[in-house]
Amino acid sequence: MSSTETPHLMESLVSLAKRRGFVYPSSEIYGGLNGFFDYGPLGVELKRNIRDCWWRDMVQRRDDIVGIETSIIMHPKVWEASGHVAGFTDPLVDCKVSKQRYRADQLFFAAVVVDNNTIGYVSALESENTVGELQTAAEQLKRKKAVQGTLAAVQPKEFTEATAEEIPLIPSPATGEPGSLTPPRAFNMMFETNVGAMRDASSVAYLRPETAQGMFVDFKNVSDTTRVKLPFGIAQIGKSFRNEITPRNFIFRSREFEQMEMEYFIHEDADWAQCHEEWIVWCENWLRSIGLPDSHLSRYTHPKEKLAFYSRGTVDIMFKYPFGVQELWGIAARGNYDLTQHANASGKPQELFDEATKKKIVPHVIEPAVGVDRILLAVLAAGYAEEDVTDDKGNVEKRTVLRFSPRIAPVKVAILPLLKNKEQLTNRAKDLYTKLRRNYAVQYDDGGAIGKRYRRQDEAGTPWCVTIDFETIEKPGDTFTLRERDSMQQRRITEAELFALLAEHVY
RNA sequence: GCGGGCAUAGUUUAAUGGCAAAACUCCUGUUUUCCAAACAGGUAUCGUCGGUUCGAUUCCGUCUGCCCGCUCCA
Repeated sequence: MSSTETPHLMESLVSLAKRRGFVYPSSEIYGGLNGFFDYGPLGVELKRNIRDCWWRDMVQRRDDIVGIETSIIMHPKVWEASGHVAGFTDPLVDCKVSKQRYRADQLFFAAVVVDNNTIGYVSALESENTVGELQTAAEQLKRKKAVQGTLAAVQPKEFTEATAEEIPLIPSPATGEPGSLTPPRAFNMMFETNVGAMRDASSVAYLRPETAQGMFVDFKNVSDTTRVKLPFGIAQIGKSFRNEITPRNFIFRSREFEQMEMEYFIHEDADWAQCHEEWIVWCENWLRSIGLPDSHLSRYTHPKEKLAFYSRGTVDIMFKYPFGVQELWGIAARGNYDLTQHANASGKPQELFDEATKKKIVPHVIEPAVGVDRILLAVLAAGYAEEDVTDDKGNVEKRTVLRFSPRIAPVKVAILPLLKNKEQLTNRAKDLYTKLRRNYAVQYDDGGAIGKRYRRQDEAGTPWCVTIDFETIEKPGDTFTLRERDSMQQRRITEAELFALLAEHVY
């Protein structure tokens, strides 16, 4: 699924992100903290714009979706009911010799018993014929040790059931020799904390590993207090936390990240497959609207046999990152698993009254879930370009540019007086700057040569530069030079036309 | 968590067991009529802690972080 290509692009991105103030490593003066990042002045604007675009399109511009914001720390029983306490825990076993790692629940062992004497142990990985493999291995061990007697049928056990005395005697599947396997260790990906003054088992709480449970837990509150009718959605943007074993690929997989999730509730008799498809298309269109090109987008349909137990179908919208094609947006049809789980665990029915059939129903749900940080990395990667630019004298120079959509660009327009020591120019420029910044994120820059300032804005991804020049103050019409980022073309524009241009492209 | 590589200015990279260099960026000033102009000036306890040494950025170890491969990613 993943392919390595242009490895230097990732390094250029990380370096540009640092240099221009998009993303810094967290706590860098103390050596950094693996899996955590800070957003700098440009990065925070970009991230906020991505979030705001999503919220406007998903919530404010639709009749059928409402927003909520739930707490990061929820009742621990939420995560028991959702399956995260059990499901997020994978007991793992390492072989210290072969460096292989196994899931303890997929590794089986058995005592080799001859005439009621245990002569050793055998092990095998879970397969279609685990018992047969163990039996064969047991017979080989009996021959190898030249033991006479009757071999008993093997009794396979999961490695999770191995006692401390047995573990050193069980052979590693990789080497066939005992003594190299570690005891199973649990890796639960949820961060734990304690609520209240007492630090004991009863005070344990978790930082949420997803925002979705907030929508399920508040489902009755929302449906009881607002006028929503099926089908309707509840959306939320917020931080989630996963104690990933291996954070990797910059901000792609981090331990603290921000999710934008929406739970779309539909009637249990509704055509979930069609609704699922409609949401996939909606998500793809939304990604295009913030400037991600079709060439980098694709779909991955999870094969039926690999679906999580609660899922009826999951499609991931994939993005071609510099380090390979990876999941960007997951759209899952979850049935009514979550509401049913919470109804059972809390004892509070999670039902709606259906006027048509006069029956109570538990809605099913379609869930588009996406990470803000992954989108941000995608727009950085897709927008990044190094171009050769030839000047008047025929010299070729490199131009670094971030082609952000005006919708999400951190700075929409830069206001540049052609020269900083001519008051007529700077006064008009400051006047325009003051007017524009009431509505838009704009920057005023009078430092250095004009070409340098253009390039500086290119690296920040600013779509337009407006230069106040001598034509502005000497000729009638009060026009400025509008310089366009991608084409580097220039044309004259009036103040009114500039506002119209922004209104059209920044929405 | 395992194995391999790496760590020098904001960035990219040099050199060196004895005062740490360059380019670009950034900041200040002069100048400048449209695509990284010029001039002057400024910006580093060489990732951390420890060891060897008269002396360590350099050699050795520890930790942390980054990259690659495993593993993991309900």
